[in-house]
Amino acid sequence: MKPPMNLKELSQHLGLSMTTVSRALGGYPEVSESTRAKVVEAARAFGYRANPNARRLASGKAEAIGMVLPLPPGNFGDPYFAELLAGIGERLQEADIDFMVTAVPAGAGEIEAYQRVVGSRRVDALIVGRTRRHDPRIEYLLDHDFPFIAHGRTETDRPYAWVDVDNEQAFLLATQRLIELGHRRIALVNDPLELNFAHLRQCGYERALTLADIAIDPAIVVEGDMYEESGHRLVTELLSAEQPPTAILCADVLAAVEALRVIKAKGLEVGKDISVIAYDDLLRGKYTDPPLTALHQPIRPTGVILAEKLLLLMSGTPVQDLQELWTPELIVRDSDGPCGT
Amino acid sequence: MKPPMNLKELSQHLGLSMTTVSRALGGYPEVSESTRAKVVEAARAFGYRANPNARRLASGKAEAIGMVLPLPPGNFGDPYFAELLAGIGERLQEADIDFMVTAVPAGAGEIEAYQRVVGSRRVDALIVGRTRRHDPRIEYLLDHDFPFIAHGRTETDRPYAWVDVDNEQAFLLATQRLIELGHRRIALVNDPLELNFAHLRQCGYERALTLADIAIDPAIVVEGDMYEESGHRLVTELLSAEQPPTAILCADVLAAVEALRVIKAKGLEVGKDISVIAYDDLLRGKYTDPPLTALHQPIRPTGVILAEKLLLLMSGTPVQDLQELWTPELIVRDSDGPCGT
DNA sequence: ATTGATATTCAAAGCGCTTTGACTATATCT
DNA sequence: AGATATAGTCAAAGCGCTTTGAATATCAAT
Repeated sequence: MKPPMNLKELSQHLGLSMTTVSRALGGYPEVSESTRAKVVEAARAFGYRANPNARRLASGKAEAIGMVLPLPPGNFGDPYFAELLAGIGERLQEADIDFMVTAVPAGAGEIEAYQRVVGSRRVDALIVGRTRRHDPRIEYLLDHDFPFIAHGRTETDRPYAWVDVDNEQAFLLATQRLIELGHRRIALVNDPLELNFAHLRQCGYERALTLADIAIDPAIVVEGDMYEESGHRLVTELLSAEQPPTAILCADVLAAVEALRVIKAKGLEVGKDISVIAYDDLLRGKYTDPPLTALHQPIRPTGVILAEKLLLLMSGTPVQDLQELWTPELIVRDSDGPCGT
Repeated sequence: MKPPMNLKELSQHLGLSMTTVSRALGGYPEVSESTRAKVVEAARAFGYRANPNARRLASGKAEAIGMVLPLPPGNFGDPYFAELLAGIGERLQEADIDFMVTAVPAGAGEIEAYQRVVGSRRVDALIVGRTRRHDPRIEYLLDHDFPFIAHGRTETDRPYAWVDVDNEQAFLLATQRLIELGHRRIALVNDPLELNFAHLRQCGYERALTLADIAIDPAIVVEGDMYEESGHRLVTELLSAEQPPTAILCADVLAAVEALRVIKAKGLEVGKDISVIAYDDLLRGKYTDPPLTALHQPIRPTGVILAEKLLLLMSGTPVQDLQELWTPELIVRDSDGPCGT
């Protein structure tokens, strides 16, 4: 493989200095339009592309952003990160910014990975996914003044860029819907509470109950781990209690699917005997039996927005202008209905 | 943010030349052990890390490998790439090699993305996932002598590095199992045949039938698109034919799940009236109702191996020594049984 | 014509590292 | 002892680009 043409050769071909050629290609204003046209045309003809590493060294920019993917043990299954990557990648591609992915086992090593990425100056900014209520990753980045945007909020006083879904509002609405349908014993199968969205969903749930003067029964508010097994177990327990709930709110589809199965296995009818509403990032609920009534917010477009805002951040937009709250949509299908009891 | 310490400063602190310090850190043999110890210790103490872009420019290596992710329209859903990324990232991390991900809409733009990545010298090598029978991406890389490893094989005469599962053998065995259970009308719900693994699965299926002297009926060999909808439609059609199959082999779990649903909706019993066996990369079959008998090969470890072999490739191992065929495991659960007819 | 501003272009100085080729000790051999 | 090898170290030359500061050309205003 012969080395590709470099700037020097290109400028010699053109009879111009490297400075001028570099500037012409970079879109600087101090180059005459006629010169620029010639340069651009020649670059195209020769297939010239600036060596990214030379450019990075000279300009001091990495021209790349990164994301640290925590790897849960067992099967990845959860397509959240895949979807987010897809959206982010799509947008970055257009901006010709590289996207560096670092995979680390979830837990202890995670912060270490952030230190390495930040310390080695391999990327200009980071995207932090699935924020936790108290999030050491975000604290670390804030402490070190490293540019980033978060998908989801976290509890901190310091301002930072984020894009989030209004989980509290979503679960408030879903709970109120169930209350209007006559339900009084509404269970919540939540995700790990350290995840900020899970916490907020619980807040919304509790607020709806309180507003309707329904006592919160801690016995029917349970916390799963986002795997099938825990969903199955928790729903089984809920339904075999002496006073089982008439409706179940699930923070993820995996738990919801298990709920459907457990309910059906008991010979009960979903949407009639027991209602189920789930939070569903990926529209998977469409294919369950019965189709799930669900709160929905597509992730891929969120990835695009995250990347978009991160690019703005890198070009100087203050973080205060890079905070966006979305409201998820409630998609009514067949898994909920009036309370029978 | 103050710029991190550089090589010059570090060597001045040590009273050594940059050459020596660089070599000591790089593990070169022409540095005395005592000097190396001092250098390593000082580097640790000052938290020195070589600027990767300077290193890359000087050495001419990108210290990174890449992967182009094709983005299917609609939901990503399919966690194949997520799992693969996880495995690859895990291994690269240890080798301190960056992992660059490029997301492109599937189809036309894909080759273009390869051209850009290859042409811009941003990575030293690539990983090509989900190979097609005739794969222009691989042809392109071979044509341009660009190092890569493929997950899955393709039809070409030229040698290249790959890691694959023996799909033909897998479906041969699964089909033979069904034949032994007495089935004679065995349907195959395959994935798009342009995907090499789908083609090979069909070969295995057909070989088993031929060996057992069972005629191949093209009417019950169908090709889906890896989405729920097509699986649902195809299985419905198969089962409403005048002479429906007594067993169905599914090339993916999505189709298998739909098969289960359609069979149950018809009032038939899975594993009794109709048997189902699926290929299941992610063990999702464990949670279906009934649990699926499936061919299984975990993807994440495959990612680790791919990365491992790619590292070997980059350090000079010839591609002929970087080809590995695995045999998937048949996990017997409850979705298959003796033929009732 | 002379001056001052403006528009273009360029040479040269890095960016922080790796690597080549030369140099100086020290050890080994005749 | 003198010749020869062997370690260990260093200065300096890039890698291919961006960017600073200076130079030149052009043009309107005196």
